[in-house]
Amino acid sequence: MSQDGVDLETSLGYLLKEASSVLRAAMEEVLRPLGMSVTHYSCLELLAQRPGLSNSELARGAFVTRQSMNVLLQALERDGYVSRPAEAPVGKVLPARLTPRGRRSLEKATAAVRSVEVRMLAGLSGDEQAAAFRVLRSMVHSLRDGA
Amino acid sequence: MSQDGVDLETSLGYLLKEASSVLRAAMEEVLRPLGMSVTHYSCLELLAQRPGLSNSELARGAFVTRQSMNVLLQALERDGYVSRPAEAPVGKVLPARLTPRGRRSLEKATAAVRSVEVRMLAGLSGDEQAAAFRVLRSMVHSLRDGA
DNA sequence: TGACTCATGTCAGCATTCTGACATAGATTG
DNA sequence: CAATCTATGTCAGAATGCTGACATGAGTCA
Repeated sequence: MSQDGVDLETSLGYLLKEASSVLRAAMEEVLRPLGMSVTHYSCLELLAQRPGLSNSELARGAFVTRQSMNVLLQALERDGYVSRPAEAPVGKVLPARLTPRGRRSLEKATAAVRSVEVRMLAGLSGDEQAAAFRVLRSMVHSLRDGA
Repeated sequence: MSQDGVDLETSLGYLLKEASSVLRAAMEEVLRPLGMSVTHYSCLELLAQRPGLSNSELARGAFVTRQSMNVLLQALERDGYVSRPAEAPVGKVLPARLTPRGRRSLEKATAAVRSVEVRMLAGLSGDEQAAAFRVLRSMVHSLRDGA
């Protein structure tokens, strides 16, 4: 079972993918009744915490391309969850903001997502969470600028 | 910045998504020159470690639907990386196996992916990795059967 | 045995995301 | 000042994955 090669069962990368997959599924499950996808929710949450973010910044924050985020933003704008000025105040960057409707929609979603996080962290001590936090941050850092 | 709600900067769920995203990008980068996607590689690696896996089992192991894996498997079979019997030995389950060509193709990919894992784990002690492993496994477990 | 449930392989259609490309605005650099 | 580089918003086409659906084989149970 564990020959020379990397064994999937003990690979941190594989487990990382599994955890991310299970988390995504759990979030989709609680967001679906609200008619919201994970990327959809991420966009609203980002705008709530940092109003005025541009399309490209939102894309980076939600880990999708700016083209994908643009499609989503146009839909959110059309449905009245988000507003953007008709012309860019400076350069080409269009700062986006939540409308009251967007804020209301986000409230329910946040409660749903929070319940998932609580369930996910059940049975874990603060020390364990902090340790995992450090390790994940180290991984991200090493993979990003390490060539 | 950190009001009542969950702050993305300190959310373990968000960091998990980020780490997974960065890992996936790093893997895609080293696999692209080999003409291989991450799911493609996952399928081959699973078959190397557990020959005879069925389409549905491979799908679960690679975290995609069995429909998606079926499309991939048919392409791999057509191109001679994988072989499946024409008829099911028992039931409808078709056990898949790597061909010599598939094994050769996997060797290069494994080396590339291993280099990514090494880079990802650089600067982390064995204790830290073990701690992260435990936490991730706990998360997966809590999210899976917790309703 | 017969009805029921569950898992599998597979086809078709749809949704989401990505890659490629273009024009443009700001920053940088010689 | 002019050229170059970088980042942005956006459009179009392609790839990838998903949901829905169907028939079929195996196990369960009364």
